[in-house]
Amino acid sequence: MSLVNITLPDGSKREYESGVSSMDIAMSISEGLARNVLASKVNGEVWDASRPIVRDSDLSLLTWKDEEGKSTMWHSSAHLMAEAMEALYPGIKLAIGPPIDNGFYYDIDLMEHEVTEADLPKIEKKMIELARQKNQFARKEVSKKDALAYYEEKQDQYKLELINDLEDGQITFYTQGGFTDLCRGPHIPHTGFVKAVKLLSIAGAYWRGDEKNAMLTRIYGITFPKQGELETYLEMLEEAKKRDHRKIGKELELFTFDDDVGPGLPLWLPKGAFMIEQLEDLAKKTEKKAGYQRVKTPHIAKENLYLTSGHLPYYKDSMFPPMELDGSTYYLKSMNCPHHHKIFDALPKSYKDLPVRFAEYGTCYRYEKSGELFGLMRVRALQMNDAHIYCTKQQFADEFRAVNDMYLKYFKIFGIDKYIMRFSTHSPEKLGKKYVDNAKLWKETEDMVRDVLIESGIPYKEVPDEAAFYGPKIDVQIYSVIGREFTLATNQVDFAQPLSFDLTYTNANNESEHPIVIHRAPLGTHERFIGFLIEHYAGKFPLWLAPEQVRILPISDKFNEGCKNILQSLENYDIRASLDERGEKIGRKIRDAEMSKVPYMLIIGGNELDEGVVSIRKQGEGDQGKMKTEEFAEFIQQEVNKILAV
RNA sequence: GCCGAUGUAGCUCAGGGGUAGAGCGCUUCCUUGGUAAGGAAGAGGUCGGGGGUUCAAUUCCCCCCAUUGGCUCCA
Repeated sequence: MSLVNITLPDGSKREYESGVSSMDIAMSISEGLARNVLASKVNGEVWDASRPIVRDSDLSLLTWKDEEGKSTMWHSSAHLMAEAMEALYPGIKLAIGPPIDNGFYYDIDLMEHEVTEADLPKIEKKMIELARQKNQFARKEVSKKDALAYYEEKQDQYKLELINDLEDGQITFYTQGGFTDLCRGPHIPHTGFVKAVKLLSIAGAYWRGDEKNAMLTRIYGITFPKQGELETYLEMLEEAKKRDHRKIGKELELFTFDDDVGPGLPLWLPKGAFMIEQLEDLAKKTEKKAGYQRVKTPHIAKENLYLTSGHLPYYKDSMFPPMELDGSTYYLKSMNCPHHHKIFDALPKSYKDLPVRFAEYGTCYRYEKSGELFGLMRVRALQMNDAHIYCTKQQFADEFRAVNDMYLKYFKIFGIDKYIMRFSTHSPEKLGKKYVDNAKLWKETEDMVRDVLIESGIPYKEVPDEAAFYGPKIDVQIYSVIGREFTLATNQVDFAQPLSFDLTYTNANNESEHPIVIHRAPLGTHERFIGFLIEHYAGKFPLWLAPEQVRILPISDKFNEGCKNILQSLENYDIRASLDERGEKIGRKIRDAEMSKVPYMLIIGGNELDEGVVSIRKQGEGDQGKMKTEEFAEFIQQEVNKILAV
């Protein structure tokens, strides 16, 4: 029997007989370790712990602590659920059941069966029952012919389709208990590792993600090796729900929707509108410093504008339907850029005028499909932190870099430290269909963007075939604290529209040339950004953004008059303060202020009024001692300036 | 747009073939209280909309609208 050298992650080497399994190796190290091994990683590939190793290999043992261990467990859990489903609902057809970031799902054609959320506990129970049998996951290589025959028998057209796409010789089946599934693996040693099961939701999903295909039933679930971990996870979900911007937005009276106004059309209540204005002030100051000029444009335009821009041919479906007026066809604008181009074109430009930077918090309307609307995150009326930069090729790199710097500056102000820049490029074979047909310019601009990104050391991920129709783009993906991922901002390069609008400037040689346009919106839309901020801060907005910064709470309403003077002093410092004049006890006033997440409370009774001081209570933190009224006002002012001075 | 769920007072929700309830909020009165809910009384709903079944519908059935979990999409 030959020997194999196994190298462990710490660099140590051990010798075993060829054909040894990862599990055998784990056993040889410690029995406790072996009990926790879910799978292994052999030469970088995740394997079943039972699979024989026949040559010298690097090995790491995967447990629940490893991401790959978790996903192996969840993948196996999907099989376990499928086994339970087959037992409970005979005749169902299985499609695919992969692990995901938090758990797993399985897409199933239920045939004549009906399964609702009320049935999930029943399925969970069956899964636990099967898990307790500690059935081993057995791997078997099968020929394509046998694999097809197996699913012919079951009349499972989904699996047949999957197998038909596979090469003979790479097809494996896994069997646990009485259940066999087409699967690449790997799997956990046996079902007994699954100790806690929660099926989370049931939803429709198109076969292979294509809306032309049949709708299957998708069941999402998650499993854990310990009951306690499941409970912790469920508590976390509850916490996340509490941060949901829709819930907090209602509680804090920031925005609302109304049936008579329409879906996806948010109404901003005074406090929400105030926050919008704060953001706009920030953006206006920042953009002014960066050399932007503000412009204003109407909400509608004639058809021809969008034919020129290319929006109508490419994006008609997501524009509101047209209005016919005086023999012309008008559309609600879904982008500000065509209007801005017309402003660029209104006056002749010399190379000495460039770069030109037009900024506008323009309101746009997009017809998002009804099922895509989601709180403030996906709406049909939106106001973008929009601007368009018109520059020469030589200026492009500097301009593009300056835009990226502006993004980073905002991230600092808002404490956004988790983000990814996605650099979306075009697919050459889709030129003229999805993308403007100009291969040379695509290459040039994509190279320029890539160069700037590499040069400025910004981490990015390149995604092919995701570009805008007029040029490559950078999307900034951010994550709210509750793990919701979304695209905050886009930064796009556009060489196509300057051509289609025939935008020109006169260069130093007295020749006419087309500028490059950069579309950028670091703060995205007000709607999405405020939605994000609500979840990011859990409604506890920083002082500069909080609609109400200070609430004065008199110990009893006897002191209301005295408190009015304090209110006046704070207002003289431009502090947004209010006075709780209700005849309630102080405990009650504090509770209400805490719940409205007012950053500072001032508790005022006879003592404070006599001494000319205020007793300060900080939201979420409690008593902060006393200060002179003016001193407190200056402190608040400084706190606000500190954040915005970044 | 597709599959599923939900829609009852301003909010959170209970109820259920005989025209409706709780808590909070709101109004009024009492209380004047020192760091997270003082007490009492009162107002407030064509039970999302439209049809149908029924002696009778908020409740059962159908259609629509909206919200929502996903899928697809997001210039």
